[in-house]
Amino acid sequence: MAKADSAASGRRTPTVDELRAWRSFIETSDELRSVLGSRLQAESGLSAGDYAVLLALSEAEKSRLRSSELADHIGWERSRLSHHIGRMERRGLIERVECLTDNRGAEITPTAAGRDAFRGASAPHLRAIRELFVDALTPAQVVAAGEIADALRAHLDRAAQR
Amino acid sequence: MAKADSAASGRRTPTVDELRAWRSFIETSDELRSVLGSRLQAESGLSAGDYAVLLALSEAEKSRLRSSELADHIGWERSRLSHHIGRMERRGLIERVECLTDNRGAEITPTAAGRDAFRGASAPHLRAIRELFVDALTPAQVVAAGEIADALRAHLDRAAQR
DNA sequence: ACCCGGTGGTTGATGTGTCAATTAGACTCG
DNA sequence: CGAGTCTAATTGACACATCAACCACCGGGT
Repeated sequence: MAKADSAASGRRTPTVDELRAWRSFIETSDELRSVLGSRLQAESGLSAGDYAVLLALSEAEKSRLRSSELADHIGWERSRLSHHIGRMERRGLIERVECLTDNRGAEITPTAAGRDAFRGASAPHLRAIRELFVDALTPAQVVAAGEIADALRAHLDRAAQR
Repeated sequence: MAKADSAASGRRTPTVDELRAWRSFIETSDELRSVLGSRLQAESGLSAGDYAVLLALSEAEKSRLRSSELADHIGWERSRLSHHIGRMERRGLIERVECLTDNRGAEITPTAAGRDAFRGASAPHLRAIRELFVDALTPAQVVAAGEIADALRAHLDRAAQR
């Protein structure tokens, strides 16, 4: 009954091929992140987290954001951001400024050094993305990768709601 | 010259669309890993790392491996494995055994509790992979995802060699 | 005015990953 | 054998993520 079994819709565990695709997908994306991260670090002294923070700030009005808005922008938990901001502040990349309209609040803004580091990191980072992602794939594959990711995300959000 | 520019082969930074695909790809794969990881943790008390270690051991001859063979199997650095093994040992999931043929060496083997935890974790984990990855995609997309990952990996390895 | 629930943000504990340095046994060659 | 070298594995220091308290302030109701 093996044949009927593998064709049945109620099957619960992935096939060998599906599993291979899964492993390849998840392991490679991980490796890619890590290679890109260490390149960024080597070239600019910024971690991927630092870059994300500085990118969000650079896109903000007046280069400053409330801590929780920043957290929303980059999709981090408050606590994670708070710890990270602390480390970045110690390194002189950003500053915490008290918020005038809410005494609880903090506004985050990059220092001159932070802005410089981000400007220096940006172009090489984008080039690395091109080299390691875009250039590795056919144009159709790049599109497909985006669609696959979108489908996964949509499914994930649907699953999370339930 | 904007048109000629964007068509030139020497272009160094990704287009907006390419960048969107990249961000979607990398962020989604990350989120997927994290959701799957917390499910595993919730259902079995094992982290993704624990699972990888126990899986490799379960596939080994006699359920035991030299520390560095284990590291190779799962693609970790020695040091990372050593730290992780220490934590797993403290939790009673595995044991370190001295190696007879090489006094420097350690062999790693799961405890009864470790084997139980792995057995209990395995089926739900595979089901979760099916639910969150396989079921989110068309069969063609699953294949494409595997091919994209393979292409990225191949390109990455080639880049690393240089 | 006062209490109280909600919110913005921080903190500490713990688990995890990386790098560089270290320890200790194995191996080789004169 | 003995010095130099290679290798297996561990260690310590640090960056990072997550979780569960926690503190201080806001704002609304009475």
